[in-house]
Amino acid sequence: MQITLKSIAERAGVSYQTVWRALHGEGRVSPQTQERIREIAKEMNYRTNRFAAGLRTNRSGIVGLVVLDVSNAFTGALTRAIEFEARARGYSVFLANSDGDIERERDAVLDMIERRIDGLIISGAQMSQSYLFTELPKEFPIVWINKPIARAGLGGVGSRNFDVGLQAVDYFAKRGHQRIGGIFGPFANKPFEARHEGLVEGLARHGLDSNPDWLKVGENTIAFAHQAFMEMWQGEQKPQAVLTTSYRLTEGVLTAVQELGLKRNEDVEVLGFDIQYAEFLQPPMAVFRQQYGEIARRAVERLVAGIEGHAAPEASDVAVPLQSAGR
Amino acid sequence: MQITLKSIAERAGVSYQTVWRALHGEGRVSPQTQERIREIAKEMNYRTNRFAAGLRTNRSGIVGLVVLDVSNAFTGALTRAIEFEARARGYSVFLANSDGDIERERDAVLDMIERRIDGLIISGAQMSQSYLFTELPKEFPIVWINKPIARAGLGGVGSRNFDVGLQAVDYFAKRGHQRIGGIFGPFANKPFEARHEGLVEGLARHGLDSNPDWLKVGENTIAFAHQAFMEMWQGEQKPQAVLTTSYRLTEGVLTAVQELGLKRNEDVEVLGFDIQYAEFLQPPMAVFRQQYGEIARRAVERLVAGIEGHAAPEASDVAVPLQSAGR
DNA sequence: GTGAAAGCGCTAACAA
DNA sequence: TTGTTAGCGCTTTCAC
Repeated sequence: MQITLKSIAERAGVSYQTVWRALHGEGRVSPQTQERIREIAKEMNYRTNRFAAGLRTNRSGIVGLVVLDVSNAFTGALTRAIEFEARARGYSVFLANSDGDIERERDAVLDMIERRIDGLIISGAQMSQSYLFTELPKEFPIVWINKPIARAGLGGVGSRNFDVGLQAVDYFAKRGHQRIGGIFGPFANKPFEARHEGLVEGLARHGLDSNPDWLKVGENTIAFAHQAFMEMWQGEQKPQAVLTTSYRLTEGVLTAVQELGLKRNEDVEVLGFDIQYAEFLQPPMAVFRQQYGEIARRAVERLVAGIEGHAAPEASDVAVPLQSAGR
Repeated sequence: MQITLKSIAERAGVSYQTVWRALHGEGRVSPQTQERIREIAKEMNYRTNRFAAGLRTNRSGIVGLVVLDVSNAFTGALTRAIEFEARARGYSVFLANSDGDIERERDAVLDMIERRIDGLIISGAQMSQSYLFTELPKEFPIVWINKPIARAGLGGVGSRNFDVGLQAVDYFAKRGHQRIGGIFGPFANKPFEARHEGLVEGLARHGLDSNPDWLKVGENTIAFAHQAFMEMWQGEQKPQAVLTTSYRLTEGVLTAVQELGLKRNEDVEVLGFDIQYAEFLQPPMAVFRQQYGEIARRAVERLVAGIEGHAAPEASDVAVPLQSAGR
C-alpha cells in the first residue's frame, strides 16, 4: 500500500490539492491546516513519488555519470566528488562503468535516457565519434570530462595536459637530467597527445634532445608501460628520467624498474601520475595529481546550468600540480 | 517534443496499444505490422519512458547503492562489481556516498526511496540502529555489505573476518615470530571486532602471548594507525610482526615504519589489508585482499531474488585470501 | 483559502 | 489481431 497525497487527504479530511500545497509551502493554505497536514504526512512517512512528479514535469532530478572504471583511483575520487556536487544541487546520480567498451557505454547511456536523466556526464568517453549521437535527443545536456566529445554542446572539463609535459621537463632539467623520456597512452585519447606535445615543447625550450626511442606511445596499460620501459633500457643510450602519464603507466614502469633491479633517483628518475601512494614508495616519488575535486565542481556546475537554463561560464581546464617527493 | 507510443501510432496509423504490443513482442500482432512499427520506432529513436512505466507497474528497475566512500580502493572495486552485476540483471544503480556521516546516509536513502528504488545495498552502514528504519516501508528489500544491519530482512554479505585473524597468526608463526600485534578500527564496526577475535584466538592456539600493548583498537584512520604503531615502538618490548586490518590502517603503519627508518621484514613484518599496490612496495608486502567480485555477486543475487520474489540462499560470507609478497 | 479536473506516458484488463 | 478504457500519483490551471 502506497502513501499518496490522496491517502493523506482522506485522513485530514481535505482535498488532495490542499495537501499538495501544504507540503510544498505554496502559500495559499491556512497555517493551521498546513501544520496539521504536515504532521499527518510525517506520521505516515509520506514520500513524494518522483516517478509521478517526473512524469508530469518532465524533470527527473537525475544526472547520469558514465566512467571508464570507478575502481581506478582517480575515477573513484572523481566520482565521489561528482556525487557530492550533484547532491548538493538536488540531483541524484546514476553510475555506470563502460569498461572501455563502446557497446557497454552505449547501452548504459541509452538506458539512462529511458530513465529520463536530465543530463549526462561522461568521463573518458569511447563513443565520441559514434553514430550513437544520432540516437540521443538533440541538444541533450552533456558534459565531458578528460576526453572531448564533439557532440557535447555544454563542453567539458579536463586537466591542463600540455602543461604537464612542460612542467615535467622543467623539473627534470632542474635536477640536472638531459636524457628525458616519456610514456603515453594512445593519442586517440587527447590528453595523452597533449601531454606528449607539452613534453616535446619543453625539451625544445630547454634545448634538449627529443629522442624517439625514449618517447613511447601505445596502450594505456601496465603491460605496455612495462614493455616500453624495458625497451628503453635495452637501448645503448638510456634515459635518465622518465615521465609517466597515467596511473597504469606509472605502475607498469614501477614493475619494470623493480624487475631490472634499478634504484629510482640513482639509476633513473620517474615522475608518476595520479598515484595515491607515491609517498609510501621507497624512495618516495614525485607525482602529478589531477585535481578531481575541482574538475567535478566545474563539470557539475556547467551541467546543472545547462539543464536549468542558467548562464554559466564555459568550463575551463584545471591545472595539474606536481607534488614533490618529500613527505 | 517527446516521442511516445502515441506519436508512433499516429505515424503508423494504428492505435497506440498495437504499438505497445509490437514493441514488447506480446504475440498478438501481425508480423508485418510488428516489423513496420519497429522500424518507425527505431527511426524516431523511441525510448520507453520508464517514469510512466514505473508509475504504472510500481517497479523502477533501480537499486540504490550507499557506500562510505567510493574513492576507497576496496569500495571502488566493490562498486564497479555491483554495478556490473546489477546491470546484467537489468537494474540501474543510484550511487551515494555517506562519508561516514549518518545524516548524509539518511538523506541519501530517503531520497532514493522517493525515487522508488526497488531495493538497497548498503555498505559500511552508519545507521544500523537508527530510528531511520521506522521511516522506511516495512519489508523494504535491503542487503548489507560488511556491516550487519538488524533491519535488513534479506541479510547481507561480508568477509570471513575471524579467519583473517587466525590466518595472520599462522602466517607470522610460520615465519618464526612470537611477538605479534594488530591494529584495528572501532568495534562498532563488527568486522574489526571479528578480526581482533580471530587474532586473539590464533595467538591462544599457538600458545603465544596476547600483549595488550600490541593490540590497538581505535579509529579507522591513517593517523590512528600511525600513532598506534609509534606507541608500540616506544614500548620496551616491541612486536616482531603486526597485522593491519584495513586499507587506511595499513597506510598509517607504512608511514610510521618509514618515519622510524625501519626495514620491513628485518625490523618488523607487516601484513597489509586491501592494499592494491602491495607488489610495488619495497620489499613487496603480503596482504589480505577482500574478494569484492564475489561479495558483489552474492549481494546483488540476494537482493534481486528478494525484489523479484525468487527463492535464493542466504548470502554467506566470503573467504579473504592472504596473498603472499612474491610477485 | 479550498476544490475540481485534466493530463503526463505507460500498462493491463476487457471488448470487439 | 486490434481497439477502448481506466488508472498509476503527481502538477497545474481554473473555478469557487
